[in-house]
Amino acid sequence: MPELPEVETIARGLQQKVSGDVIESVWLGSKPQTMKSRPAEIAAALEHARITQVRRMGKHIVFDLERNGVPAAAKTRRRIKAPGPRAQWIVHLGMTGRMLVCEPSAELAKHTHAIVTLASGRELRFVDPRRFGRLSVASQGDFEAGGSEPLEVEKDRFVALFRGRKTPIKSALLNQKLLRGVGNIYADESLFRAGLRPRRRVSTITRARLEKLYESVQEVLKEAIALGGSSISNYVDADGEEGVFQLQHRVYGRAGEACLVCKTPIKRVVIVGRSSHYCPKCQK
DNA sequence: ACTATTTCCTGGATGC
DNA sequence: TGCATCCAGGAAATAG
Repeated sequence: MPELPEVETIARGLQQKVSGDVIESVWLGSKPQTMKSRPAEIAAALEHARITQVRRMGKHIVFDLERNGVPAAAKTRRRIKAPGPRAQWIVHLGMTGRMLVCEPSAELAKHTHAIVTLASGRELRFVDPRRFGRLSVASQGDFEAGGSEPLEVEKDRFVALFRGRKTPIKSALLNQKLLRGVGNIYADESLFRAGLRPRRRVSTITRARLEKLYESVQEVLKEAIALGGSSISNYVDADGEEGVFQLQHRVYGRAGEACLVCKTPIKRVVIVGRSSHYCPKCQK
């Protein structure tokens, strides 16, 4: 399940492989729920555009596109909203989404929902069995609004985002409108390091402890990025390499196993429909 | 304005 | 062995 560190790893790999390349044609599959924008709009924005940069925002991969003097007039006449000269292709991988860069001759994976052919002769393919992933297009800047980037937000702002909320801290960490990029694994790991139980109401947490959480979130995310993310549920990066941060997990997926600090068995509870793991002794 | 719950989706694991 | 059932979870939609 790609969260911030996995998406960062994938985006860096794609930046290496396809930035500067030009999109020649686009094929989109017939599963409408995988498209957040209208398919015709996605195709119009991508075709003949140059990929100037690939980067991550929250859990999204952003392809910055530039159109080099190719008039979109014909498309405009058909009332397909003309993509601006500086559009963005936004990819959300959901649970099982993959972005593959491959030769056109490469075997077509089951559940391939989009194929983008590149001027370099390669293809960029979006594959997603569970179909929680989404493709969309936006104008430059539109996507910047939203939650704060956990690795860029300042401490005071982080504290202000959470203060006073009645919801469990785990729920707040997963709320992408507050902080974007933290998912189930890194929420659990951050809470363990901050000594906070996932069910703890945000409003009962002291400012000092929220500051500790801020440090924990950054620490966990930075360590995970350095290790290429966590490879569970078949996650691999743009080169098919597995990350190794799962070996550093202290609570996630360790229900019933001994806490690495105090040996107390790790508990598992369900919050917001997600499994949450914590040490009942180390976390309050 | 918030918060909680439901829904979408398939493959791998588990159960009988 | 084979089939049915459960479970994983991000975020949009819905309900309170």
